[in-house]
Amino acid sequence: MYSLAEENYLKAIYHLEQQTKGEVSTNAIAERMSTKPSSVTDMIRKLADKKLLSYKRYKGALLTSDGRKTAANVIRKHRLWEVFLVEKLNFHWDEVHEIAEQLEHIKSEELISRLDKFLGSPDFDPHGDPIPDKHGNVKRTEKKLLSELNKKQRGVCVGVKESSSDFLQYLDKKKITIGTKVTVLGKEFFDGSMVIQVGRDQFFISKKIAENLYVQTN
Amino acid sequence: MYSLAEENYLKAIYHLEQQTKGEVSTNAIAERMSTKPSSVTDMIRKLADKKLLSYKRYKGALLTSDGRKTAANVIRKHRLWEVFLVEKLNFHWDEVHEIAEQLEHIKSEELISRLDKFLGSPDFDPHGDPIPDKHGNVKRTEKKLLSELNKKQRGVCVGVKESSSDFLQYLDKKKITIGTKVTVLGKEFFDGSMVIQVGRDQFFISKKIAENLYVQTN
DNA sequence: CACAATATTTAGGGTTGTCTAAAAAAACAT
DNA sequence: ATGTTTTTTTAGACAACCCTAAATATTGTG
Repeated sequence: MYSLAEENYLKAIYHLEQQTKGEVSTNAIAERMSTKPSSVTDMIRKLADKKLLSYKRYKGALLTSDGRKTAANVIRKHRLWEVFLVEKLNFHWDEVHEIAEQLEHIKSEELISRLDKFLGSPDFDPHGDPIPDKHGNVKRTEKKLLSELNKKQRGVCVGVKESSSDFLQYLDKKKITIGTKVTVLGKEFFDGSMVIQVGRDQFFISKKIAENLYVQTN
Repeated sequence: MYSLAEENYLKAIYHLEQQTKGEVSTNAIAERMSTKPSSVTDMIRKLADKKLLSYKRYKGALLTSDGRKTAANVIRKHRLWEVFLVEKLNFHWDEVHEIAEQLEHIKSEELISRLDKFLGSPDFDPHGDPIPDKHGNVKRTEKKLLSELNKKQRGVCVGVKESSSDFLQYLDKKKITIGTKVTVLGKEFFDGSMVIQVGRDQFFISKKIAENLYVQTN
């Protein structure tokens, strides 16, 4: 059982590893966590003692498979709670992060297993990011912007890029939500506008809309 | 915003005040919290500084109305989460306490307001205890054991006293859950057994059953 | 390669919340 | 009412986690 601080460090390092592909620097961690490098040194040393990451002085940190699994589990919890907040409690996609930051630290395997089932075992959170499975494995299929699709391609809406109130209300009106299937019927190269099919409806969308909607294309 | 430890102390003192009707002793708090009296002295001093309780050396603690309200709010959150765990995630009534102890500290007014609505603004938790409203007021109508009711009396099931797996399964089978209306059709004084009506069904229950089911009789 | 700039670690300290052991106050009993 | 028992507080210390300032290692540049 790891402390709140430990879990947050693991999560931060996990995310940083995906960007930097290699050791994560003390400074990078400090910046991401809004803390000081000296605090980071203390903590990564502690996490190294616990075999959650490997660390050599001045060389940065690299998660062990234990550490990676633990981090992925915290992220799994975070994203499942985000789905809960949006789908069940009708929060907007951009209001849930802070609350999920707290909920992700609740300790109970059983709780998460039941929550997952209750939510229908979703694969993506409301921002379109994949939810790791209980073993810490992530479906690493890239999410794309709807604007990257071409005529006749099909995608499942997995999240939004921007999440202004206006945009979310627009999506509501058009009945586009997570899991909605979208087909591109036409694409105008001049202005990037599209005609898409959503359920039985067909309608026109501007480039701006298409550039702010993430889809998954298997 | 209060710390986890502070909230737990307030909660414990709130509960103890209801039993002792008056100042709560250092030792009583220590025992309830499985901690040492010296730690309690430290903390109640701190809470007194924050005007959450009044404290005079060697005289014990008494919550201020601020402190009482804060405590009631933590208890509100605890009980709402318990309802969620039982009603939505299908936990048994006796499995939820520990998880709710964690969830009760999540900070977000909006979350609780939405959770409350999602659950249908319940008045009681799965153990039959009343859920304080958002102002910290508690419906102080006593819950009774079903066995205390007499012929023709009616009650709403609000919780269980014992919560063994066998008993919960029995209740399941008889379709008795929180909110179920129960009418006493007959009561045998010799052995305390009863005939009750639940929905359209009428059936016999033993004294043992009747003594483990809490009801609310407005 | 040497020196400046940058990154990282070390040293020493602060806060929160806990503990043990000892001192002080209150309650109890004869 | 006086001595004993119990309760409560004080004193001093510790662990987790964070900080600042100073020292040290690494990197980049001419």
